[in-house]
Amino acid sequence: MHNVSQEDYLKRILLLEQAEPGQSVSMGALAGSLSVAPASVTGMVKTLVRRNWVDYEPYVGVRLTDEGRGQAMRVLRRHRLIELFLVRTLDMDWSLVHKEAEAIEHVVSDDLLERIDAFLGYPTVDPHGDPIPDARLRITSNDSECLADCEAGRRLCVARIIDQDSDFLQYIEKVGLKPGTNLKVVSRDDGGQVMEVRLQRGGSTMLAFTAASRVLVESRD
Amino acid sequence: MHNVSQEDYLKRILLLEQAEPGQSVSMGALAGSLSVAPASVTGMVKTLVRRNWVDYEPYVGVRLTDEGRGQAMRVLRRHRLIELFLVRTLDMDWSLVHKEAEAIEHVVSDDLLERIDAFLGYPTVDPHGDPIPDARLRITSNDSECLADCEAGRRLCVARIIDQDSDFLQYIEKVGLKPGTNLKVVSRDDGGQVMEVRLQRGGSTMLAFTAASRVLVESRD
DNA sequence: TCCAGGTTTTAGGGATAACTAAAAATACCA
DNA sequence: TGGTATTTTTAGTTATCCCTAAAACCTGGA
Ligand SMILES: [Mn+2]
Ligand SMILES: [Mn+2]
Ligand SMILES: [Mn+2]
Ligand SMILES: [Mn+2]
Repeated sequence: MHNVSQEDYLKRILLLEQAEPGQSVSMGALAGSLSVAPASVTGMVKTLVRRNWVDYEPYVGVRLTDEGRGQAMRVLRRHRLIELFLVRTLDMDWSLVHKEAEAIEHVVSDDLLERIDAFLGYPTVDPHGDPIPDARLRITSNDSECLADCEAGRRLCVARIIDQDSDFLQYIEKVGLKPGTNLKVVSRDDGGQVMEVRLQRGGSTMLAFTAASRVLVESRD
Repeated sequence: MHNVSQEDYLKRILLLEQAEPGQSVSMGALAGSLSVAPASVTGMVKTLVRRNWVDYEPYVGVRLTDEGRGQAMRVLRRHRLIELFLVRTLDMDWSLVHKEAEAIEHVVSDDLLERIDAFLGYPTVDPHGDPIPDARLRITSNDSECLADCEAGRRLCVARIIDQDSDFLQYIEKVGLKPGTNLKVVSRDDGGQVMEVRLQRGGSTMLAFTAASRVLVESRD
């Protein structure tokens, strides 16, 4: 298979750019995020520059070009549609589909992808609440905020989990915080870095800020 | 992606062995079948020997070892289950799924594959009538024969199309000879190398022996 | 302003898998 | 049996993508 690494780099750069909007992505961040040596990143980035997919300033970092962003969005769309397809048709666990999609995303044809999109009814979010770019690569933005930043008393709905780690996703499921769940912030202990949330459907949990910071919510008031 | 070429070679060797049982597979046949230069085959075969997946006699050819046959059967199982899955769930055209499966077969996990198998109800044949090895890599053999060899008057059922070429499959569909079709051989012209077949559901066609030789049938008497 | 520590690049190398061209082996035919 | 034609192997190259080690660069603190 040829383009696999290049597509993974583009997608990763896109996600890192989205995490720190306006900043260029450092080689170190890219290397860490891809579990690859920094020297490997320097090499691959030169390839991406040749393809006009990134702008690169030595010792500073990379930024996607418009063309590169398009490529990256296309990979992201494939990834997320595949994740949702696997959950919907085969009832795969939402904590496992990321790894599966990471490989399949590079080999599905455009025709197959459009069929998956139609089959799923042109969905806008994947099983983790991550937005799915539509066929024109546009994302419908929602105004979600970080659960860790929410005051006590707020009534919220889980919109998205920003972490693909299988163990973390299983933990989130165990405490009942999958996207779509309604909850209320009972209290927060900024000193102890924990908050208590009560689920609408019953039960409550103590949640570390480190965990809550990876849960995005929408206001329900 | 690493193993992709190796898996394709193993699968190809298996299919060529099945086409000429008992013979070893020549390097030229492999090269032609994989659309690769003969020198490339020599190189890859050495890799497969190192992995103990084939026995190789220089200037003669290769044979799968038991371990290599297992690997090859595993790839074949993935390929055919994926083909059927794409046809069943997404209504993809049977003439296009081969190409799609050729890429996906290398990246699906064991877990995903077993889910597909269960979802499909543990099928024994793919959309082209090709047998699907079960989870223990066993194939249920059927006693089909070549349509081109059938005498006039025989009442038959199409079992399998032995050709993955998209155009040929579309031709077969156009003349109504997809697997499962009941037909009768009206006449055969061995001089002109054509035969006439009448479909049970109506219509009849003149079929060249070259085409009929790629259609396997079962007796319906 | 200088330096140490962290980051990034360069240099050199390995694995996989393809190619072409040329040499070697084998097969076939007269 | 000789000699040509076909097949296969070898030799040398290319391209991708990764690595380690060492050099170069940048930055923050003294
Ligand atoms: Mn990937
Ligand atoms: Mn996701
Ligand atoms: Mn394949
Ligand atoms: Mn098939």
